[in-house]
Amino acid sequence: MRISARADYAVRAAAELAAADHDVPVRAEALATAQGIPYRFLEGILSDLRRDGLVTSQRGAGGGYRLGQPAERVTIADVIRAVDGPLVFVRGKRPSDLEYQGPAAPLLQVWVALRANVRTVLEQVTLADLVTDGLPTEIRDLVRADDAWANA
Amino acid sequence: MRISARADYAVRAAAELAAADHDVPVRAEALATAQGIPYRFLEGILSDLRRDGLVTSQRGAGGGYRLGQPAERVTIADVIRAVDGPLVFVRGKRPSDLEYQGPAAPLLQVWVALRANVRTVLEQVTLADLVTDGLPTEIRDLVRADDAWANA
DNA sequence: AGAGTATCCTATCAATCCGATAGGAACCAA
DNA sequence: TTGGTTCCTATCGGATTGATAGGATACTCT
Repeated sequence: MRISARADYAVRAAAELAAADHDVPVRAEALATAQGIPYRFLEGILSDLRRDGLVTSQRGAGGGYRLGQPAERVTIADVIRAVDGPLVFVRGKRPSDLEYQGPAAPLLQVWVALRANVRTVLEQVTLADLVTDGLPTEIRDLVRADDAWANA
Repeated sequence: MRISARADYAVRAAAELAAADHDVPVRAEALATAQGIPYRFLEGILSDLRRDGLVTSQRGAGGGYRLGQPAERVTIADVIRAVDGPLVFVRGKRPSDLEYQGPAAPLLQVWVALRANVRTVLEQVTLADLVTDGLPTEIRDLVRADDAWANA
């Protein structure tokens, strides 16, 4: 269960765009230096985000990138799906495409439940939540529970 | 967020062992054919499980593998960690080792919340739950919620 | 028109991981 | 001693990952 560098970079770049003034485009290099992301690598990521309409771009002098939708309506799941495809997949397949035999049969439901729980986090947090540091209370509760777990 | 083939195979083999009579060892090849797993590949996986004490092995004629602990006490998270390491990591690092700048700062909490929610699923389901098809009600609720989502 | 700027496209690259395979050594039971 | 089975090490092709490079395309401003 790993979050790829692409996904991590994409969310951070999107957060940077959400925090910027929407009237002026931000250059890819400005995003790269602000978040410590390799410039050329980020270009490919922004291309993915543009394909899904999450950002818009403008070429030429004074050009750059802007958020394509209101920050309140873009979730982290949207960003990750744009660069990495489906949120959760098992052995390269979607859970619904799997078949299990014998005592492993109920495992399919476990993967489905896992995906559901992943979605409750990633589809609930928006870019606006990030830039205003206003995460939903459900998320904050999960973080607190985890801290308690780590110190036990 | 992908579940590797190693993890999937490991859980299925462990489930097969949990379903078997604990008195007689099961050969790796029997596990492989029962679950459709490449035999040689499975051997390496079983070696990982043995290192963590999840299975015990016996060489020679009449040998094979047995569960190293009661099926009620082995969670899916235990199995996955044995073959893949930490459950959730971002860009190859644990969330606690990450540092985010500017508007991306709250992202760290999102990853922590995500990990917490992953744990609630994978640390709750045991091998015994799988073989008896007796998943916890919390898991069943998540599956139902996901079905509703898929049909919407 | 032209100069400058920035995205955009394609190609490449090394490293790593992944899934899978092979040979043979170690070990065990009968 | 014989046959069965785990166990160790090494290798392999292919895909993915993270990153880099060159140059084509498009836009703005002078």
